[in-house]
Amino acid sequence: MKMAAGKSKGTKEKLIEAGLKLFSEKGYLGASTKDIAARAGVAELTLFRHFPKKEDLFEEVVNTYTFLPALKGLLPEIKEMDYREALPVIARRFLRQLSDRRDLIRIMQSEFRLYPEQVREIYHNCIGEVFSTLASYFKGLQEKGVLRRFNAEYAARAFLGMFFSYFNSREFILLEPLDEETVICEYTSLFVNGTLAAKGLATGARAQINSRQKKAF
Amino acid sequence: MKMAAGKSKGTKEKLIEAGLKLFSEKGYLGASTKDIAARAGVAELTLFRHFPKKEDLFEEVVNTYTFLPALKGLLPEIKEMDYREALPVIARRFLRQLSDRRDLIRIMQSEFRLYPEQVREIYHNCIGEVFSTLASYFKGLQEKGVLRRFNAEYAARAFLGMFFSYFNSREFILLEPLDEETVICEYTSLFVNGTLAAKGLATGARAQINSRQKKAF
DNA sequence: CATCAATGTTAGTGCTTACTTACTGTATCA
DNA sequence: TGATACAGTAAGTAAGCACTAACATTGATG
Repeated sequence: MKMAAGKSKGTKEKLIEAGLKLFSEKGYLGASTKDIAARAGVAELTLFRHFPKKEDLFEEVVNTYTFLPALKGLLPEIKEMDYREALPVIARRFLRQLSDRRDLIRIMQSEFRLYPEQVREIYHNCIGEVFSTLASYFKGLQEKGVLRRFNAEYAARAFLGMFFSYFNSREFILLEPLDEETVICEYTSLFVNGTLAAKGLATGARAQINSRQKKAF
Repeated sequence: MKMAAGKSKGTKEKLIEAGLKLFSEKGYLGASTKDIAARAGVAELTLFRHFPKKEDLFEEVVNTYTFLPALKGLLPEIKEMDYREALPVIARRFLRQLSDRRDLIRIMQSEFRLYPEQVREIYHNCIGEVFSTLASYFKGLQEKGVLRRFNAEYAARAFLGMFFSYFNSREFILLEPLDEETVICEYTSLFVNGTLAAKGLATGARAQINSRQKKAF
């Protein structure tokens, strides 16, 4: 077994990384194979040896970086928390994941229609999983009476949508960016007030709910 | 004055419209001048007679369609309404405007970074105006005590952000689209609950909760 | 040392692109 | 009628693109 394979793997990865960067900066058509190879520090021909067609490289880029690890891993952690504390944590994690995958997201946003059905489906499933994870968190709290009744699936989309739009305006539309922590604070505050069960009488009841929540989990 | 100008104006407009369509379908690089001219039903040379460079046509496309008439005209109308009724009206109008400008928005979303500073600025101002219009509506209601205290500017962004994300997922990400009216109903309902001042006894309690909450973050 | 896989170099193919040149056709209007 | 303003046709340029062919170089492996 050749350890040259190690070297090979290195250049392949370098090509994929360079592809990610250039595709996201210039778009699929705007990124030339020559530039990609140069960015990866290899000869253009080497690119074609690994990926016979430009499209093959592109597919590999998407497949390599597309996995949005979702919020699943976060769930057990936040179930221990107070709802008011949990939402900012979720928002922060969500925004960090978006930032980490910024390049890929830009690619997907701008050229989604050009992609094969299969690629789109992968993406849809990722997004759907994020939504339903958060929705199930809401449902759990509704059953405990912490949250009032609302459509949890839609609420999850609304919540993540607010933050996605913030991310979008910051990264892609290039609006003067608002401070992230302030955004998280303000947005979640609105959302908390919009979803919390108003047990009529007040602070006492709410405090009860909160403490019950903490003890129960 | 020649009335031939009438004919000329016709072809120029046809070119701009064809440009809008093809740029948004295939992107700036993907849309060839040949195809655009063909779509407009004129010779390629005619395109270059009106727009010496492809870029000039593109700029004209953006300038022609970029005017987001915003929500301003809606303000007097909704000021007569109950807050709970007004929000869905705003949301509906906002979504309709996004849909009407779908093609332009797709262009801006996908190729924003490639544009000259001037073009971006126009866009920023449009968006900013939409935000601040809605924010000032919120502020008015806060002063009347209808709404509780929150940062109106951020709330406007959160509100429109929810709907923009819905629009985005429907038009660009091509997720199985949720029913628009249901989305409007669910999202605004969350928002109403999140922003309305609690009546009577509960008011004090909520204020307390809110201040506690702000310290916690 | 000989092998062999991976990469480099150089030159080139054929296609498409934005954009041009030169000339023709036609309706309008003074 | 003749000048003007616009559009069409046809042919072509120079550059860039994805992609290929032929051959040399490297370096680890056996």
